[in-house]
Amino acid sequence: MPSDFIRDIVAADLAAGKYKQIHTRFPPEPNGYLHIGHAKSICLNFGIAREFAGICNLRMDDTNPTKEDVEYVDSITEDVNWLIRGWADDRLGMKLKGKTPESRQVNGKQDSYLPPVLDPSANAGQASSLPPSPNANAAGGRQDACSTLEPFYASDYFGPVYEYALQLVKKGLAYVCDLSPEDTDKYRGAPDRPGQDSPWRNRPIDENLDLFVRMKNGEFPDGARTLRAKIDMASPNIWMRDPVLYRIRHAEHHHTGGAWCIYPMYDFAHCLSDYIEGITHSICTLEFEVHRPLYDWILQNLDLPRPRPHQYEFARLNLSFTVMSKRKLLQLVNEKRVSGWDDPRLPTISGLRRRGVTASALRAFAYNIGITKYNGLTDVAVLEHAIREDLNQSALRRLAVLRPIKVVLTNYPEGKTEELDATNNPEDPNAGTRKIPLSRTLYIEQDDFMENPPPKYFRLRPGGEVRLKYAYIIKCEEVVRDASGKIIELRCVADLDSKSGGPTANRKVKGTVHWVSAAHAIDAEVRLYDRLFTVAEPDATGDFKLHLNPHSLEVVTAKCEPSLKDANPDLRYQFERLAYFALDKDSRTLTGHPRPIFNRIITLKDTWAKEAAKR
RNA sequence: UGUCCGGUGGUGUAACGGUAGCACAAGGCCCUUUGGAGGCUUUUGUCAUGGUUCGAAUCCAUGCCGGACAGCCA
Repeated sequence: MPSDFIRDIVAADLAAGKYKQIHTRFPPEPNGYLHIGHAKSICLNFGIAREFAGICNLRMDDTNPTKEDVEYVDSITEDVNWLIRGWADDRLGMKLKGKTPESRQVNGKQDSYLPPVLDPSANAGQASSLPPSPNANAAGGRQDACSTLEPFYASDYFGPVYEYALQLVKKGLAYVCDLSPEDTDKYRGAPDRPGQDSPWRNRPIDENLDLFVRMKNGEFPDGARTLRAKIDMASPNIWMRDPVLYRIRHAEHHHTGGAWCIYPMYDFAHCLSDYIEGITHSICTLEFEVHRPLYDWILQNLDLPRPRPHQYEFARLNLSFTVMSKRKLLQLVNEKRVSGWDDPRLPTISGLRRRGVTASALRAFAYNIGITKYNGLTDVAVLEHAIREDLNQSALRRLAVLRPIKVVLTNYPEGKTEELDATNNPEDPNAGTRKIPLSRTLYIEQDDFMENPPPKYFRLRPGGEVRLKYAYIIKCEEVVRDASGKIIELRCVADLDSKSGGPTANRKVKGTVHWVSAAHAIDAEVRLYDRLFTVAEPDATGDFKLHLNPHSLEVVTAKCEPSLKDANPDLRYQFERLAYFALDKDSRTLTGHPRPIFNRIITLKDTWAKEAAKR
């Protein structure tokens, strides 16, 4: 079980009896696709819900209609579900489709509350030791729940949030300001210089009320007025200098349509959304640290009958050799530097998924990097290690040759084929074995033969011996070239007694090489992905696109063992001695595509490459 | 020259006043029908200076360094 300062706080709060149940939330804005930095946050928020028998709501933080889109809502929902499936999906708080907060009276105070609904079909088959949520059955039957559940939307709270704004106005804690955006800027001052009061700051309450209602009714154009909190223009904290609470935007909203023309700002909507959903621990990234006093101010100054949520901040993920900002990712997508948001080279969750990275690998990565308040740079090698570790356990081993060179076994009978046993996964005895065909003509990897090898090279060379994995030891006797001098064929003699179980099976040969029978091989398109950038910090200086890796994608036609024609899109494969692969979605969607398409997820560790690089 | 938050090997993290540990990376060795996996092993660290204490990475002070904040974005 992970441990970090936030979980310490949660545990202490629980021990002190501060809350009956922990309630977190994951609140992305639907203005882009989720990336691995979000995965860290998802694992934190859902991990806490899971470990402390709580709930984590999925919420669209959609208060800015001009930047958001349902495409993003859908991708976010899919990515979150994929990442937590079978792990914390039974802790996922959703709501009934179309449901908005209920208004009620609590201790004589007006309250708005929208409790979560858990999907009763989640984590099916796994006996859960967690206590059932009080709301677990609110949706009724299992089928019902699945079809009628949806994420929370901050925009579903526009009604109550507007009411809360009215409450502040009536208390003299908010006012309508007529300053232009430029003047608002000027009046704000600077970090080391106090701001000035707006000339509209002391507008009478009745006038504020009247104006705010008319703002809502659409009487004023965009930017004409704002609703501002009345706090302190001289505060050393910029966010306390009468922050804007509402702005006018005559824009269609992806979720509320044309219902509103004023929209609450993040700071006003977020704390209230947390409150309305009954969130106990509102976890966000470090840049919101300076907003916390405002978060607390708003909640404190409203008459709220239920316990208030509290905000805690942790350091966002920075990963070497990639970019993480939505703006930059969007730029790569829009400028077609990559094929789309789910390009396998991108650090987006959908990209990683398409590449073949598993959800469990991502979770392991999130666990390994921990949670702190220190803003560092995580080496992408840590991610790569988590992926390899996960795949080593589960991937099916197969033989495939990416860059073939022909080998003829001169002493092997023409037309003969034999079936050899090959291990499906040495890490998992239950994975069993399969048959692979061997015949006189084979392919091996070009890299596995060198005419004049350097020291410590122990693959095939003229006159040298090498083991064909699962098969015979062969000796290279002749190198055949075409007219241009290019090597086109290796003629080898096989030790026909050296097969597993044979008399000379235990002869020590330094190298073992993968191969595929030429007559039986199937072709596959193989997409070899590499890091998208050539430098550790592409956005450190200047234009990050200058550091794009021109070799981040190479496509080859590989020769594969025949069993791979039935490759399963849900499984991962290790092409032995090379890398891990997964079937690309194009294999299914490109109708009539003549052959499977494999994405390289991650190479195997290559000690020889490292050795060779030293020269 | 403002406020807030940080600073532990190359990187990321743990140690909650009591032996500075783990992972990744790097190097070496063993093993190997994957130069994979696995096993063993080495190098490298508490920002600085004072103070409190029997004892400080931890508490206090000062300094130094780094990050965040001046959208009607989130």
